[in-house]
Amino acid sequence: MEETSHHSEQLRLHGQKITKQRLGILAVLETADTPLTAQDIHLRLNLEQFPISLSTVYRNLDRMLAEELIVKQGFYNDKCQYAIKRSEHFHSLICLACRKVVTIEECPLEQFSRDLGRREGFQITEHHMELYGYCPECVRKEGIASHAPKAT
Amino acid sequence: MEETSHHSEQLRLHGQKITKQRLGILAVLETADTPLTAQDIHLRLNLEQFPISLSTVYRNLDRMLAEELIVKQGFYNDKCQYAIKRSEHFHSLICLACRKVVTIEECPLEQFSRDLGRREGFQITEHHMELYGYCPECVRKEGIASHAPKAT
DNA sequence: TTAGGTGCAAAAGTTTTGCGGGCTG
DNA sequence: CAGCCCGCAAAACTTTTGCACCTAA
Repeated sequence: MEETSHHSEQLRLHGQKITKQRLGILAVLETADTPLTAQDIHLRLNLEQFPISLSTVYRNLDRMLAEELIVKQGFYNDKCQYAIKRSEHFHSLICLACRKVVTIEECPLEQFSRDLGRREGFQITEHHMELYGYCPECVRKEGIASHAPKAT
Repeated sequence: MEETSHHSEQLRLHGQKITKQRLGILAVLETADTPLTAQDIHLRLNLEQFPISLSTVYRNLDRMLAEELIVKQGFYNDKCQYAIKRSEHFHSLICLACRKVVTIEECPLEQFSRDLGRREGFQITEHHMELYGYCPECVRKEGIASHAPKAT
């Protein structure tokens, strides 16, 4: 795989040893078109004839999170999901039917945060934002009717 | 407590029996100035000489969530938190030091969602958004230095 | 060679479920 | 008094940890 050398480089830069397991985790996350839970990763690697223990997955996710090679992105059934960190700042548009994720580079919250922070006296340092809906394919396939947006 | 009659009314409207336990959960959430985990609620009720079992807390949170008396709002150590549903649509500004929450009624995402949905062909139905930072008190007390915002 | 990584098994922590008894309406 | 609800205990899961062995550098 061509990505592997890039991942090796990243691991080296962050002072982590290059192991089959770490490359495997990164490769799975790289390939996935949705964020994955620890279990998802474990399952996929084992299906690919790539035995790895679940504790190794957890340990490495923690480590990679600390080194900011990956990010926590969204939740599925109250379990957190992980994804490759692709850019400094992005948001996600997530299909509620097939869980596909589209990355949004623009962010309408920069200006909003500054104004709000000034007004409330808060020092705002970060934000989370995800948009949910149905992707074109799922709208077509599942005949999802148009309905008014709600938010949480 | 004055809120109790309001809560009783809500429970009745949603076809739930009025029990001490349910009123207790709603009262705790009403009083709290941060969203709470199931454990938080259990602990607070028991401290108030109000014995309740943890499974009852979980069962009723699920039920109240389904009936939309409460909402899931944010995560703390990867555990989900619950809060009284106060309005159709709001967002939160959360202090990273003391976990205090300020509710934001305005939303910069309405227009953004419409435009984005049109561009991506998505039917966007909802969104999540939370802002994080340090409240005036914590900035003062803990002398938190100014630093560049980051986002996730 | 050796520090750090891995697998296994056990522990810790969270959430769900079955059941007998109790309370609300 | 009937049906729903509660507490308790056990089960099902998710995540963390200790330890002996292994491997990348």
